Amino acid sequence: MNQPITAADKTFIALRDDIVEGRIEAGSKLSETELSTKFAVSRAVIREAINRLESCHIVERKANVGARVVALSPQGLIELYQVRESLEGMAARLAAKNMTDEEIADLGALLQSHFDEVKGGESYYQEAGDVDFHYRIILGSKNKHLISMLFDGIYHLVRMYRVQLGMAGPRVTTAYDEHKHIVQAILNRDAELAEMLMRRHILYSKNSIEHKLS
Amino acid sequence: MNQPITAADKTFIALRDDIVEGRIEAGSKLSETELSTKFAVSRAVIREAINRLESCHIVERKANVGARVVALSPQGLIELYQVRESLEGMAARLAAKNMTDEEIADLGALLQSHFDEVKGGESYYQEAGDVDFHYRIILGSKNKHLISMLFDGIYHLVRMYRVQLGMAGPRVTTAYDEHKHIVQAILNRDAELAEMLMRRHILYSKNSIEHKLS
DNA sequence: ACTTGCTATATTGTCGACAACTTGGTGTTA
DNA sequence: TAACACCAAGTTGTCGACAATATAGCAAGT
Repeated sequence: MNQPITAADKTFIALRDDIVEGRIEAGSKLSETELSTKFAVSRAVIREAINRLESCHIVERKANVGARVVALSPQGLIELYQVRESLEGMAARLAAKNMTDEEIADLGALLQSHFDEVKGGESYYQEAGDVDFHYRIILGSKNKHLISMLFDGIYHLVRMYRVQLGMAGPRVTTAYDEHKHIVQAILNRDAELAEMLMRRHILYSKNSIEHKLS
Repeated sequence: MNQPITAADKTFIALRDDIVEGRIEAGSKLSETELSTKFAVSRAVIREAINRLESCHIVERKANVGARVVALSPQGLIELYQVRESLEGMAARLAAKNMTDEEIADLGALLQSHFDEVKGGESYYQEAGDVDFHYRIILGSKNKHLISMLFDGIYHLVRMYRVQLGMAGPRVTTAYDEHKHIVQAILNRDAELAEMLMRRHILYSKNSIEHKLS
């Protein structure tokens, strides 16, 4: 869904953003009638939006009872990162095999632009930049399931945790070097190493976050 | 969803089975009106069922056009097994950490019952048994996302490929030994090894299937 | 006071009808 | 003949109303 077409598309995205950004608080109940007046659409549209949120694991539904926004917990965040480690590790492995030379060159250029920012004295490492880096590698895997699971499912949840637990994006200091090594491995078409480095990268990330939480 | 409650639940499962078993052929279009008469429910119910099928990646939907059953391709099967390798590898790793001693003992007992069958002269290795083995390890990971992705999403697709490309279940000869080694690694709480063995197990599986296809 | 059963209310699930959109076909024009 | 605009039929998207189900509160009995 590149462009939202139907009312259900737009409502889904609006609702998802409201939840991820915390405007609708975690754990709260989603009333269909209430939302349908708020968004000025019929309940059918709201129901479809909620169904899609459920398949993203952003809400949980019980038959004849209703839908609740998922509750955030340290355990939940850990589980999320375990899945990321697994999936993005595989993505890096496949990217090393499947990315075109041009795509790899572009990735290198992106990294260079990050370096220019980091070099500029302050350790300014945009979350957007980090996300973009991971995006490209995941896309580079050329595996539909991998891409869909991460983009449609996991990433919004990760963002929800980031926003609501108030993390200031990923670690600044060492992440750049880790990215650099990953790109190098992909450039060398060393799938094995690329996977290992990506897994470590995400593991470090997880540890850093766990540390902040405690 | 342990028990189907609503009409949408039942229709979803019925439709999914029809597709997985090939009674509705891969690549064909799903007409909402047609299905609603066939299943004797309203279009709203059909739409919800189709939406759920879409989140399982069993059908693809385009706005204002409709839904089609996914097309099967060798490439698609490979991509599926790449994801399985990644996710189930992680599941085995986590299972080695998180399964209780009792659960591991049960798993060992299951394996023993398989051995008894194999020993009985013929190399009879039920698909159901294999699936059960993998199920337990995935459940043993205690990771909600892993469990949901595999059970609700990947496994039905794998089954769809198995049924429609006419594979007689998993390989018979070596799979038992591989299972045995995996259980041993879990028993030793060797997470690293458990993951590696599971990944290899699935990789072999993939190679075997690729071989049959060519 | 505590439990049990009922009722009232509110919410979700399902339905049929209408609106909006896609698509294939037809006729017109260069 | 090819290209284009338009129309018609059928499909999907959206809506409001009704049916089925859960939940909270109250009443009655022990």
